[in-house]
Amino acid sequence: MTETDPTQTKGFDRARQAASRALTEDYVEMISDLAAEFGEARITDLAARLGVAHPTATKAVARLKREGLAVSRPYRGVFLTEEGEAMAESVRARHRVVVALLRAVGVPDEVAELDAEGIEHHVSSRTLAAFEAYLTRKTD
Amino acid sequence: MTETDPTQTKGFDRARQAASRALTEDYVEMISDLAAEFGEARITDLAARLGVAHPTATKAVARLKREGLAVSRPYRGVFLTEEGEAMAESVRARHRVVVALLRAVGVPDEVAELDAEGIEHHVSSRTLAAFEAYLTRKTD
DNA sequence: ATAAAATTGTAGCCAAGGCTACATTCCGCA
DNA sequence: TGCGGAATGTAGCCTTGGCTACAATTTTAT
Repeated sequence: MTETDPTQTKGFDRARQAASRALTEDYVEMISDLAAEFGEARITDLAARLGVAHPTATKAVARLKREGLAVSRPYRGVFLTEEGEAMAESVRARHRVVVALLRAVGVPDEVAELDAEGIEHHVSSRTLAAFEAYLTRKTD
Repeated sequence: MTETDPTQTKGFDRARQAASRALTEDYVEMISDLAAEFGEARITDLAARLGVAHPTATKAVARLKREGLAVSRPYRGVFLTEEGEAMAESVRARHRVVVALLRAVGVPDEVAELDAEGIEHHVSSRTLAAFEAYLTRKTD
């Protein structure tokens, strides 16, 4: 029998949706990083950094363009829109907080950096706020 | 240009692999929970709890059987193998630690429970150990 | 200036996870 | 006992993210 308990399923649904958003966030963040480093994000560099073949990166960028997060012209670099830049900024900020929190509770630096990459996409705004508050307290 | 920096890509690869493992872990954990509650895990219950249609659960269970984590006979419940039970136990233990840590740093209970569902799959053994150590210190 | 190399685009395939629709089996109850 | 509803299985489709192979463009270097 077992009634469909919405409270129970909620968490799993969230986790699945987050998996999709994670890809977008990774690309947006990486495009922003590359733009900062080289002035523009090239498909090849994106693919290399994300560890995928270049057509995979091309497809992903097409999606970002569709969603209004990036723009690009054939055979040229990729650039973020204002909206994309904003997302990149918040993603980067969240990443920093997650890494800082992991370190604060005793996770070794290299491990913190690696695990944060996966964890950050599942940190809700409320949890993020709690992390920031904790770090502030600790710093005082 | 940009050389393929393995250190950079590592984190992303890990994140992607984790996404795949997460599904397995969710199913294994849920089968274990249902077994504890009802003595066996029914496909319908699994599907309902995980928020998917029943054929999706059927497919997933087929995969678990292929991987030696579960066994079942047609039109009967699903049961974990020893290996599956062991995975369920470690997954559950990790879940508890993650929730406890989130609470310990000030994340509200309901939020901690929800976010843990997504976060736990990205917590490496070293980070888990750090969490446990932190919780132990806090408790003293 | 132009050929070679690098980069990007495109086509088409695969696997995974999800779904609906329909077939089959099981089980409780009249 | 046997029938109807619930549970499970199966078929087939969709989407997504990944890949290889090959075509087109741009860059670089002679």
